[in-house]
Amino acid sequence: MYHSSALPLTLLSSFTADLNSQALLTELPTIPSSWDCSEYGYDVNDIDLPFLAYLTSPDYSSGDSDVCNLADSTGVSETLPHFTDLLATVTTHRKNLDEQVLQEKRNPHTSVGVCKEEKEKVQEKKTSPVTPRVHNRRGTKRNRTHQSVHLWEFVRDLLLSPHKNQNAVRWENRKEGTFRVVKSDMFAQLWGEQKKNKCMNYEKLSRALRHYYKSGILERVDGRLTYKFGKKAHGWREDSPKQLT
DNA sequence: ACATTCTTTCCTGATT
DNA sequence: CAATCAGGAAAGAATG
Repeated sequence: MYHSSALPLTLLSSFTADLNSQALLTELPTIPSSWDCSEYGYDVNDIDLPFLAYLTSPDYSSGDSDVCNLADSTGVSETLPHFTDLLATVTTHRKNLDEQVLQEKRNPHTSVGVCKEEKEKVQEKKTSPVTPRVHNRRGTKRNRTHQSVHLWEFVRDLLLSPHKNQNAVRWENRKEGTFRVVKSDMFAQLWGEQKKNKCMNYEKLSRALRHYYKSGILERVDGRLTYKFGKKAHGWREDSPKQLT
């Protein structure tokens, strides 16, 4: 298992400034096949993939300060100005692997014939105590690990996952990051389900969204029921992995 | 235990 | 008139 303090940077050093998430993701599907040798199935002989393997392993959590700090200290952040976007991209992709590929690789029979809800419950029980997360250093915003999904991330994932969306929200202008709430009641209901809060409604939800204006995660736009992702929001752009899945 | 951040709840008033 | 927007205020939840 790779800890951040021992992260090899061979792959990072081969990154180029024009590497985008799409290109990165074309490499990712090759990773799970080598996840058989160590605790998380990571093949230590595959020297070109340790960094990605770490990012896609259960140890990595979005916004991991150690990874970011390492990227800063080694100059990778300068080489890749969109480094944090790449992290977000890989993290989202990793979630899919966690849910599907990884589970099936370890226990090929457990996911057969189990309904989705049951599967998620079993998954939660199995993974949470067994897969320790890297604990971040205290002090900075960046260090927060997201065990619970933030509202804006939930909205972003809805937009990127039509099968979950139920037509509650849709892109208004994908390139600009503007989106429109189509069914406000459904939108609030979905968020309420996420937070296990039956009392959620669009009025409360929209208040929470308006709080994001100040932090730059969302920006105000004209028009009712219309919002726009701000500079602090990431992972919603065209090369997001959700578009590929 | 405490500080910080994020979210919820409630509210008043304005706008569509 | 109903739905929505804009924020203030305060409390609760999550997290380090």
